[in-house]
Amino acid sequence: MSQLLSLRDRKRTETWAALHNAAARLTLENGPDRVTTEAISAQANVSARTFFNYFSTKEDAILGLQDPSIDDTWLEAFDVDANLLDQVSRLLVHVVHSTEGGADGDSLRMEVVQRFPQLRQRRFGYFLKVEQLVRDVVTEGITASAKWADVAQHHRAEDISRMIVLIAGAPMRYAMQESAHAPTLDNQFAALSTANALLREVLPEIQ
Amino acid sequence: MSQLLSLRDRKRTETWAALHNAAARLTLENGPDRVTTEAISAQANVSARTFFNYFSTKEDAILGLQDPSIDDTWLEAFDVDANLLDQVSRLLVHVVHSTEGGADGDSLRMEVVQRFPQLRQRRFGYFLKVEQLVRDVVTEGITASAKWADVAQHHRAEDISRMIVLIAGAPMRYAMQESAHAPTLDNQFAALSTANALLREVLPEIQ
DNA sequence: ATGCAGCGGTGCAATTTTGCAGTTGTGTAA
DNA sequence: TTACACAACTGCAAAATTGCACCGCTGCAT
Repeated sequence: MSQLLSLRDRKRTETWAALHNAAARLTLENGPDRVTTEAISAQANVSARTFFNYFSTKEDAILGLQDPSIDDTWLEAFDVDANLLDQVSRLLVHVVHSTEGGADGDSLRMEVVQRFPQLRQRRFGYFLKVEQLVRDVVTEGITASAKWADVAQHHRAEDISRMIVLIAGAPMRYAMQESAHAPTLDNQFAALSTANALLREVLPEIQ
Repeated sequence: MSQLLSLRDRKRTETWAALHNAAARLTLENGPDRVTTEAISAQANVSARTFFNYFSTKEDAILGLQDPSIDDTWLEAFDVDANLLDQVSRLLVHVVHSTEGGADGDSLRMEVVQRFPQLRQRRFGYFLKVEQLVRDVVTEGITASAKWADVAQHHRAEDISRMIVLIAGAPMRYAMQESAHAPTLDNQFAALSTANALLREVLPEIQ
């Protein structure tokens, strides 16, 4: 009942959260430039070296960004041959959610992003990684799909999936730009929802 | 100023204390036989295996017994050629203090020993280890000493030091027996002091 | 009596944490 | 400009923690 995670995994999660919390809290108090990785590590009660076992940059720690990944469940459910726009949309949302947004209720990320715009760039960099990840999935699917064989004769699978992810990802980019001005969770969802609707309306009109 | 111990050493001390506290607390609540090493580990938030990295038996954990050891400082100050009785006495007290008694103020050992006499045996076993340790030091000193060369011609150095440690350790054994009935720290010190005086009075009379 | 489950305890390999030395880039004082 | 401190970050080896399989013993139900 309470044994979903091994002790090892539980502690790893705790340490991650401790570092992210310390980083965000200290940043809110002093600003990102006046916080050292050493101070963050001390707050989280781990060594300075361990800090970099969890985050590759200080900003990642402040924002609580993990390397994006896709659950096997989602990978298996993914099917290039049907509803690609929907599927890629959901996949993007899922990845962002499970890695960046995962345990967001208790995160100070929103406030940090709001108050220190310099960090926003990092968030978009993170989104690039998400897109890359999803692109790889789509590329692989297309390469193996009979349905896409025709198109794949005139364009490389990489380029096809790049375009698809760009289109499917448009609502998220739209939402991220939007929410930069009022970055609460609700705002993000609202913006995303709006952007999705907008995309569906626009698409038929431009072809 | 606050950096006497490395992070590693600080954490090791904390884990040791967490395990000992958990063991003593659970024992006081349920009795030593109704406490499992697993429960203790869970309380201390470490794995069951780690428990045995710190204590070789459950009883050691309950009593907070470390493997006795001698600081280098004391080793260097030790000199077989002068005041052996005094020196061995102090050495014994020091070892017991720095390992068993070390951080005793916050320990529940006394109460545990008081309420569960079954554990007392373990304490004496621990004292045997202390004696062994001190014996080794004395043996080494005697072997290298010119002053002891004469006696060492008729007896093995091991036997000589055994006898010396037995004599010098008498007051501590005396005190441990005494304090079994009213085992508070003050009592232990008082009993030890009395026993020391007694020894000094008896010695001249019997030779 | 005969299994059989529970607990103490050990060996070992995989994972994590730590300390330390070093590289790079950046600001700042002489 | 040069020099120097300081902070981000990496590589690596030693130490600590964990998970797991396993042994031996003991009590207890069948």
